[in-house]
Amino acid sequence: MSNDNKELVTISDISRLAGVSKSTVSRYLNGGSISKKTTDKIKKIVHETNYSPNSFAQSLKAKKNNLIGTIVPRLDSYSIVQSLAGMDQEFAEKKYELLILNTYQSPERELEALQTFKKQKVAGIVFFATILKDEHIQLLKSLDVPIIILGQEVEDYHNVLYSDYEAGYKIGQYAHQLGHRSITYLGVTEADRSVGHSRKKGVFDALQLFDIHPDYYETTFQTKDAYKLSLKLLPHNESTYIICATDNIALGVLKAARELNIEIPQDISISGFGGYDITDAVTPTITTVKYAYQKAGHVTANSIIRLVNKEEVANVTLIENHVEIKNSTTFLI
Amino acid sequence: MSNDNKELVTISDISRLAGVSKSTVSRYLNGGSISKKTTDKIKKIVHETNYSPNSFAQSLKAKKNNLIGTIVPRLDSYSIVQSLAGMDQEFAEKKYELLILNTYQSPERELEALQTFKKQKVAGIVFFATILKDEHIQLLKSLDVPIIILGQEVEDYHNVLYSDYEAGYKIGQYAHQLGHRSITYLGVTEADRSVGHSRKKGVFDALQLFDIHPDYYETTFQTKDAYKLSLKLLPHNESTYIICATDNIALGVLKAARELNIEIPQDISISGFGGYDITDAVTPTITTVKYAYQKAGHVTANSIIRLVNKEEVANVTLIENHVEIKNSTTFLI
DNA sequence: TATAATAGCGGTACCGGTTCCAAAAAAATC
DNA sequence: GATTTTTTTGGAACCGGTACCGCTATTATA
Repeated sequence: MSNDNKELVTISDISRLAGVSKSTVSRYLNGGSISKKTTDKIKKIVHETNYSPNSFAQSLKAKKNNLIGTIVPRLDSYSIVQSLAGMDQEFAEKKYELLILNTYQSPERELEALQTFKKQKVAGIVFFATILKDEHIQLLKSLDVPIIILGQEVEDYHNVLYSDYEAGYKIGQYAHQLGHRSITYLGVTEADRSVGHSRKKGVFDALQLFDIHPDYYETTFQTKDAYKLSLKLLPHNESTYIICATDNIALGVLKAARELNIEIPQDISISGFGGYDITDAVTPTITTVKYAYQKAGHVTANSIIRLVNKEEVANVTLIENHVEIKNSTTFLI
Repeated sequence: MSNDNKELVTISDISRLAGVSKSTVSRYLNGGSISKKTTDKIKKIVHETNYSPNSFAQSLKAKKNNLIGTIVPRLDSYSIVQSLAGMDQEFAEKKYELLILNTYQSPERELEALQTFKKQKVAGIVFFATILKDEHIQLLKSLDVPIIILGQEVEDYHNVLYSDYEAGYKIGQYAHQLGHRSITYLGVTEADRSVGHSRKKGVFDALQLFDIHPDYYETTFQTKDAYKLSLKLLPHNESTYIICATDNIALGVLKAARELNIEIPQDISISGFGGYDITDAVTPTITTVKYAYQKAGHVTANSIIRLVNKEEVANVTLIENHVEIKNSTTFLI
């Protein structure tokens, strides 16, 4: 396997080989006054030995490091992956590393992850929150690390939030503009404050102004579950517009509709939230509220870096969104 | 922000507070002969101070750590995310941390990532390879870290491979069984040995036995590109079966077909590779060769852990796959 | 040329743990 | 009660870096 020269080379090795002291080598590495002659000597040796400093020793001494811990509930989510990608870009530029811990939506694992990062002494933590309990808040308080919570508002912490209420409000208005008055809302558990609660409230509030009160049904984040529910619901459905709380739910409805020979959007209009790529890949393309996930990632990354460097950061940053009208919605004729 | 007691507590603090020596505390922490009395004393203090050891100091001393570096070309890929999830599960159990570096498919960034991991002195590296150049191999050789390369065969290294050739062969046979003789293969660049080269070769070899020689067109991994290409191709297409090199490509073909009023599978059968969730969410559901991505993750994680512990690991591990017949393919009538 | 200023370098302490070894204390044996 | 054995404890070195401080060598200034 071609790994022979296993012995790791240290700064002492370099100094011995170059015939100078450790501190001189360190100065060479980190910048400081050094004569041309010794510079050349050391440079040669460093190159030959393929030396690279031990980051643990560095971190130990510096009492800080360039690790950012990220806690995500799942990795198979478009929004999360997009946000991660956005963060990753910033971190790559600013020379931070991203440590990702997946909790599989288990609150216990989230607590573990926080503990792990505490031990790891990461410079900062980004928390993709879903459902936050008191236990979480307690643990968060005991950490002495900068934290940004993404996607869920928690008092006393720095938050990056999607404007879910506004998103719901916009799509509610849009549905009304199209002339729909008989509307169904397909949502998820209200325990999820952002997706479950705020989006729904936005929709209902917008429609209430016109005295429209949507039917409400609850499903999960899984396309499959929305599909099954729709197979039951659609045959005796009276609504002309189904507002789905996520694009994946809309996808499930679309599939059920096709199998039931219900034409979208001629018979029913549907829309989602998120702006996932898949909304463009299906027929008809799905109207959605597009969130700037990547941008959220950028903002989050920059904020956590600022916090790490003890700079000021706004307590709440809102990420905008906008309705993307596609082919799954149409005027009520 | 409720962070007051910033001062990190060290093992020396504990020892002072408990009135014992550092080494006694360390022994308490790591298991060793300690009297009941001192155990109780130390336990109390550790609890009160909420002490947790500095992992950099530990790693520095132990000359090893529990970080596994992973280099991925992108994060918005079903297969990669699934494999990551599989790895993650194993690592969580075995107390390793996953450090993910996204290279955005840039070979340069891959080299950087390897350097970074070298500095970080990770215990092991998992490399999601796409296109490996000599430069990569050179750098790989200079690293003194266990490495597993996933998805691409590289001599002298440990590989976890998808049986792409076999997958192609199977779908070739399947298409022939259905009675198709006029077949198109929609592939990607052959520079990608696995997806571009092996899958195609499997298909062509299987069909050659029956003297069938598919048409070949090349597209990218993007659904959009496959869609555009299909819009041009399909109107004067003579094939009865289009074999797509990935599920996303199949998705693009399906969309184009719908818009051109070509019925799938009545007019043309199509199939993909991968077994992505989305193949079930569209209508018709798409026949595909399902890869055990999660399992690949498990296997990879276990192998790298074994390597880290200097245990034996097979040089090449193959991950199986199977044809999942759904509604996008049918007998030639 | 004498003196001051500065550049270049080495010695050493320190970061926060682990581990070896020897000393001290407790328990067991005679 | 003295001696041996075993258990418990503390001291010190070490991991691989960084940084302060002071000494020497060089250059600039008077």
